[in-house]
Amino acid sequence: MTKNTKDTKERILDAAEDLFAHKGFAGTSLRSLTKAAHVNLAAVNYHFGSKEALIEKVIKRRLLPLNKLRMEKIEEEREAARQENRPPDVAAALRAFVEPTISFSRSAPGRNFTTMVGRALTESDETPRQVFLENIRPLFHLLFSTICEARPDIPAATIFWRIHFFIGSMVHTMNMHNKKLHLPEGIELELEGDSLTNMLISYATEGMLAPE
Amino acid sequence: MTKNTKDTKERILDAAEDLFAHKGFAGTSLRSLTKAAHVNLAAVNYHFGSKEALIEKVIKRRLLPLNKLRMEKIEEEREAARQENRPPDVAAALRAFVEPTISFSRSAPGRNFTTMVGRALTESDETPRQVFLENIRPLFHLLFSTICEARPDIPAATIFWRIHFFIGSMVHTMNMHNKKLHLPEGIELELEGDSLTNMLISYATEGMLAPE
DNA sequence: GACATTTTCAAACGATCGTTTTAATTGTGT
DNA sequence: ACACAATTAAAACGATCGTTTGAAAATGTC
Repeated sequence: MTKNTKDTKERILDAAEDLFAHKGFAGTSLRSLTKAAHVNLAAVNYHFGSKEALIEKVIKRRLLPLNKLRMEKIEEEREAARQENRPPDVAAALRAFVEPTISFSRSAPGRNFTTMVGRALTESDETPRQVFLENIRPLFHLLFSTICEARPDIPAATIFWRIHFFIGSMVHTMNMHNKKLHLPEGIELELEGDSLTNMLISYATEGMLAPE
Repeated sequence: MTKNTKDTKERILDAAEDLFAHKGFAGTSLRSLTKAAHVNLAAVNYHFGSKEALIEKVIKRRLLPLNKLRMEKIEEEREAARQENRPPDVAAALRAFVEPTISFSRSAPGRNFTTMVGRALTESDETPRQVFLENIRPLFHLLFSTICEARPDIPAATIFWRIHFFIGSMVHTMNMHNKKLHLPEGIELELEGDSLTNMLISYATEGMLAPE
């Protein structure tokens, strides 16, 4: 693979990430995409085979390392709990799930990725969501069984749904940052640092531990 | 307006509600829509002016009475609290917000509407979300100020975000019912009656009251 | 029953979509 | 420098989209 080719593929991936995030998957035409990437229209089909294959590549490029990191962090908490002979901590597990996502969404390469995931989970096209769900399944199962261990008194079905309540809060919150909202007086949309993350974690932790 | 015209418009609205819910707004072509409604292709533009105007009509037809009902229920709780000289109850307010939606989603006319709202909030097209948000603003503000009254010790900004966490859980949960998911062993997607509603409310109530 | 209005219908318009084709260009190994 | 492969480029393909048109059919009105 020559250097020039690599540049073209990366330019396509970068432009795709940006446009998919801000215009949606179906809402981004290959013509606008290749124009933004300064490559020829046919380059997408040449290098990736199809738009669908490009979507999969764009999602996986960021999602796989991110999920790997999140699973490692959850495993760290499990290991710490094991060594201290205590059940895993729910807040720590949730933090391991959400914090790498947030901090990644503030880094340069991941700035648009978080927004794109929100779209992948909610757009009408099945392809992006399918790619996302298939690659998040091991992570979801790890979080699920960790919280089940942390709270054996709560039925697994309840924990299952509460994790989805939590994921819904995450996705909705991440999506909100790209929409103009009518805010009540005195409410700031932009929050500095980790305050929004902490708000979400404390909210979800309490909810997760609620009596059934 | 003649009887036959009314039938045509209603057939279009019903088919639109069904298709918008299951295929998305952008994912539903006027050709498939008019075919499902057994009307001519040009009927949509004749009776509604454009696809965009149809989207607005479809959303408002269900959303306006539903939001009216939800506001009335919240006001009932506020009035009961006023008469008993106590602050409004958070769980009751959340229940007033979510329960009419759930029970409406189980009724015949609203079966697809809930799914459609989930799409409206998340699709890339701005129009459906804009219509939804504009018409839910008074309800959101009523819920917001009710919970602020219930818990004056919690900062308004925190309550604002927690309500959005709650709405995210709602939307995500409603969306999940239309997707095939990989469920852990022993977990049932279909829940009878109000158990899922109650799960969401107890989860959100605890989260809403979490120490800051 | 004749006229006017409303509604339905088939057909076509212009635009855009993802993809394919074919030729020109660039890079590589000998 | 040459042959060959990889890449880029321009053009077109077939399909589908929302919308418009103009005539036919249905309906309402006097």
